[in-house]
Amino acid sequence: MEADDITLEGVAEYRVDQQIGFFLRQANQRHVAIFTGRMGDRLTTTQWAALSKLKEIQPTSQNQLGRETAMDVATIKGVVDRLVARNLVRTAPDPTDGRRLVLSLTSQGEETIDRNLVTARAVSEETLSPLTSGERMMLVELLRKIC
Amino acid sequence: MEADDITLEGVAEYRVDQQIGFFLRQANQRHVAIFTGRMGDRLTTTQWAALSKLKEIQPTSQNQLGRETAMDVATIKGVVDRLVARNLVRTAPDPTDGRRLVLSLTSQGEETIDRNLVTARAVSEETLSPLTSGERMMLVELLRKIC
DNA sequence: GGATACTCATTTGTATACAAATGAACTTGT
DNA sequence: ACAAGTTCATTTGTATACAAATGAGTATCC
Repeated sequence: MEADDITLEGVAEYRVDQQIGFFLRQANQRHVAIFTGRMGDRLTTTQWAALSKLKEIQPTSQNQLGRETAMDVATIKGVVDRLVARNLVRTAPDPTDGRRLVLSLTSQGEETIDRNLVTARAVSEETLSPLTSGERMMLVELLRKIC
Repeated sequence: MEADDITLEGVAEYRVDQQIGFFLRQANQRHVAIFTGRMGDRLTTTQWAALSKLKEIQPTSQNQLGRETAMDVATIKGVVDRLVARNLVRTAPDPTDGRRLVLSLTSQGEETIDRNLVTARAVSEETLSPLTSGERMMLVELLRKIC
């Protein structure tokens, strides 16, 4: 009659659903669900990231855009291919560097961003809605540290 | 000469890489990378979640395991199929309920968990290593609130 | 006891995510 | 000038992740 429900002979029990990885995965899942539910134009979170980052730094190469949006070379290629197929992004060979594929937004891509910007902000808002203003800043700060 | 670099005529700029969704995605990516780098036996984070949750609640149905590990029915099926193929999990029809597939760990599955438990704890530790003890508790608490 | 509603597992299709390998193009050092 | 190293884009293969649809089995309720 000495052990409680947390420890057993000094060995802490392991519960997957109490590990940081589980919380990170679930929180991300909830965020993606909010995004998917609100955002129009069949845009995914990664497509949105690629589009809005491209608006910020265009023209740029495919790999560079991948780096800026934390996407693997294979991942960014798939994302860009789909955006090109939907005429939101345009590719052109780099006249200076034969390896590079220069990306830029089409006017349709620009419009898509403009049309969804308010919603994108609302998605961030809803994701953080269970938190106070102070908690939100704290969470972002802590996540930034473990990235 | 009145605007600074944060606001423009009262409209805050939008930067994807400063949104909560981007941080959640990146933090999760880093955690998965730590897990993949350390864990042996070619186990993924989701496979580990399924295995260790199964140890906790076995025997249970496939959909139930999915619910407990926050996996969609199609996702948990794929994960379980791969664990069965590797002889870490066993399936059997439920004699009581013709719809259910009852899952349990094989002895190899049990051994795999035991063998990797220390590493699993080390993965959580390393993920949180940039944070102080107080920050870790705070982060978990904030993530729990937005799940 | 039988229609209705629900649950379970499966399947299909699309979209990340990443490891690993490849060939072409560029850069560097000497 | 040229070999060695690096970067870029692509391809292949595996593994989540989820929407949507389906058929089989079970529960509910009147």
